[in-house]
Amino acid sequence: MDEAAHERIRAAVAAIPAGTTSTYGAVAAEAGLPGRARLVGRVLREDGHDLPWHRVLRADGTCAPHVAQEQAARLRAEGILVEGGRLPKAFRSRREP
DNA sequence: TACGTGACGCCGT
DNA sequence: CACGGCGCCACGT
Repeated sequence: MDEAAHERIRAAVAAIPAGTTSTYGAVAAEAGLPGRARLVGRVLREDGHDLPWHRVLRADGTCAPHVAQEQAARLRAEGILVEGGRLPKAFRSRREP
């Protein structure tokens, strides 16, 4: 099993600074698994309960379909504005201007 | 063992 | 800008 990969993915997600966001693909790359965005989604589904999974969005800035509602609420709680289930371009890049 | 599915991503139309 | 198709890999049947 890719337990090591899971560990890295969890670490990458945990490393996302509060008030910023990242993407599945970025997290995968960060974990040394480029192209394994789907794996990131799987890991978050299985072991993401203790992680800031709400800071992980799709590459286009939209929220994950299954949890969009709660994710948007949590992001707003972090000070991130979400509109129409989508993240404004200004915030798209998990980096501050 | 093979097939279908999915917290995704990129390219073409 | 919206929609559809293909690629990717781990997992359940």
